[in-house]
Amino acid sequence: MTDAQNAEAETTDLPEQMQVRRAKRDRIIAAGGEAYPVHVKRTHEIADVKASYEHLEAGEETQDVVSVAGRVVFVRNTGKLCFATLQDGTGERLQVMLSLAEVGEERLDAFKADVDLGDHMSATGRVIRSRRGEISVFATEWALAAKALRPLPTLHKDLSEESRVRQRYVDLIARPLARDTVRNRSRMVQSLRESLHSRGFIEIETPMLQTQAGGAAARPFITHMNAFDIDLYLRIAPELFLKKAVVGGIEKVFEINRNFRNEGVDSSHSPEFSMLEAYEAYGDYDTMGNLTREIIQGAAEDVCGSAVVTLADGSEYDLSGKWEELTVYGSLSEALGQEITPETPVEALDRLCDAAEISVDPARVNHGKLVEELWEHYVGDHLTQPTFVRDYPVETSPLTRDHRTKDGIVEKWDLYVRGFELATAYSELVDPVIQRARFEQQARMAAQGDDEAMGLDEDFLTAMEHAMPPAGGMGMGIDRLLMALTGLGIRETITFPLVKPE
RNA sequence: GCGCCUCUAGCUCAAUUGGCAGAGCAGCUGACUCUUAAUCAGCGGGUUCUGGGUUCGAGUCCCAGGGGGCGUACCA
Repeated sequence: MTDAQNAEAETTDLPEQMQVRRAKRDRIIAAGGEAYPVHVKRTHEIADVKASYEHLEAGEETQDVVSVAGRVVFVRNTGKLCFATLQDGTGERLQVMLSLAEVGEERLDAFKADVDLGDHMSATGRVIRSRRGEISVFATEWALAAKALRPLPTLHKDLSEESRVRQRYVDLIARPLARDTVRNRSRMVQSLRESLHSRGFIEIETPMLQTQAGGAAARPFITHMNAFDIDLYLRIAPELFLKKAVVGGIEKVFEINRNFRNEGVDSSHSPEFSMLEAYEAYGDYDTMGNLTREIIQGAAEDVCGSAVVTLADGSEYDLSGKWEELTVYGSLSEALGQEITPETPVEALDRLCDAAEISVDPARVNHGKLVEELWEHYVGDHLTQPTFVRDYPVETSPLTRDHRTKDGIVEKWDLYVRGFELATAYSELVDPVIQRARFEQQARMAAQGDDEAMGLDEDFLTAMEHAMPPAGGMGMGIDRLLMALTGLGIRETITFPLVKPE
């Protein structure tokens, strides 16, 4: 078969509407026209035209000629006068009017024959406001900019959840909130970067492919490198490399980039997610707390115009001012009506877990794990206002410095916003001898079956042995910050989330 | 991973007890020089997710598999 015959055989299986559009494309090209020209006239953005001519009265006409371009989202054909609504990438829409008198019979007939909903087109003509009050370009000429071979979905109904993520480009065409989310995310990330740069932080990029996945407790994705014939891990956190940068004298450093964790997927977890990590030499977890609050409030101002944000369900959430602070042991003791301290034996904690019907993986039972489970059950699950939760047990925080005055706990806080963990920070552990001991403790936990225990990283320890200055470090989920600012689920905040192949 | 719900035209959804597979938008043909999801007349369009089974007869009931959603567990 020839290529043309192959193409013919393929197209006969297509839905009617796609066959019709392919035929139009072929006909346009066969007649010497262009279905996908390299260039069409565009002198003005749609939003500019609408803003500049807002003052026109209904029926008022100007002699100002503009060329606009966009996707055709509505067509109304009333015979010798046709109306098309063009939409550009911002979602702004502008009406184009094509009359027999202005464009001529040949071009008007061509418009009716060739242009479908979903096509891109350009129109040139005078700016007027129609008798019915719509700012319009009264076309003297028009050109197809790109022929759509598939129909647009019904724009007046919501797309199904599945189509939204599988074909996000259609979602972006059809749904204003989808467009806003992409723009809000960009604005938010820009705000974070500007806030950090203005405070003297510099942004670096550390390896995504690592010989050992470290810096967090999570199962990694594994891949293979052919050149060295070794397995590599997609990073679960940039922490260890950023600390090496601090050792090297990059005193205020941050990275905004992707992490990969081979774990569950739900409305607040994605296998790849974006993370901000920032480290400040001569800082501690208190300085990081102030920094974190300031950059979050700055992002809220820049994205939402206020530190009191309005969520997708219409409710308001207040991120302004100072935030609540509580300690893990203090708040848990209060909730239980019983003093819990780092000295509370595992057996007692175990009984409390049983009483609360909390089941803990037996491979991971230790004081710290049980305290955290109890804390989440009795305190964490009930937090709604922005809250810094401070001073965690040492077992679950192997990279964190011991508390300066309290035994058995470390200088770490987690920031809870709307009940989920948004950020975490440490006074960083910088003593290489203690760090080695912590890694060895993790190794013992791994040997007992804890598959999330951290591995011992000699390369990192070597760096620490060159002396890392005292430092504060912070990590924050970028997707989660957008969730906090908008009330959306994580798959709505990620433009192209991973979807199972069909 | 487990539990519940769901999958029908390009899109969004109907279909009574198991009895001819439908609507709106979109598409095609025609009419219409101020329409706003234009209107009017007419016409097309289906592997009912896939594979088995029960039945005279399956979109509907049963079994297996796949996609999606929600809840739950681990994790940020």
